[in-house]
Amino acid sequence: MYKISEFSELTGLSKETLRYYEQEKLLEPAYVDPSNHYRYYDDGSFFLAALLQKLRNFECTIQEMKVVMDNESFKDLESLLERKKTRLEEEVQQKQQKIREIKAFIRSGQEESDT
Amino acid sequence: MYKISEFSELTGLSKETLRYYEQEKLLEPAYVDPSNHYRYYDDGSFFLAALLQKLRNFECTIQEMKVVMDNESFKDLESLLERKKTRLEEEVQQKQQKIREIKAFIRSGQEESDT
DNA sequence: TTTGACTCTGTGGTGCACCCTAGCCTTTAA
DNA sequence: TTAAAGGCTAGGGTGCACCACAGAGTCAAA
Repeated sequence: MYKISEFSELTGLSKETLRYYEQEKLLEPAYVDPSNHYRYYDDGSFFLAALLQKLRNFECTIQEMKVVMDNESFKDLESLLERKKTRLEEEVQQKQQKIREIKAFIRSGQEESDT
Repeated sequence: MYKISEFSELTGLSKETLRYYEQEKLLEPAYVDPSNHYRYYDDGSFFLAALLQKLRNFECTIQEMKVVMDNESFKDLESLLERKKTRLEEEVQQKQQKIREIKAFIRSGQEESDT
């Protein structure tokens, strides 16, 4: 069982983020001491925290992650991953389009100074 | 000379955005009637508004655009465009990496259910 | 036992680029 | 002349995912 600071270092999630995730019912401590309200995390918490970090890196929102974490079976995980992959692919397309537009815009500015 | 609603339709920038851009000294009306404070825009404003929209589309921030608009010669424009192009290219790389990670993650989940 | 490090709760703040509302004044077309 | 449509300002609100702080309680090692 890890206290919040230790678990924070273990996972890379800040203490504030851990408390926020508890409040959002995304990741609840394995045990909360009723006498002093200290939070304690275990290896199961670590697994879940690692999953959450992966999903955040995939640009999932808190709300989206909640849906996944609410069904203990993770049955919504794969469809979320598919949606995020599609979204990322769209964003890549959009950004590549913008890059092309910037290149064209730079070229047009240079031609203008040629005249 | 266009009143704000007409200019808003012409450019696609909302009236609120136009007032906000004036406040930020990004795009000031060509003329403001001192008796009633009505804003009037002209074709020069239109050119600038089109530039601003292009830059916003390229993901420039208000602050970055201010730097460009403050030097009437647009001498900072090309370097801003180059920076934004580089930034977009980096973001494309990052998103492509995330896509690869999602694919691997999905595969790993499927293999798990094979065992 | 002391002391310093840790934890708790509750509340407010952050950044960005707007959007919205109320309450009032002005223009414009009928 | 009147009434609708449109303009103005000042100020507050939005969403997201946290971060920061005060003030109080608690733990752990010397």
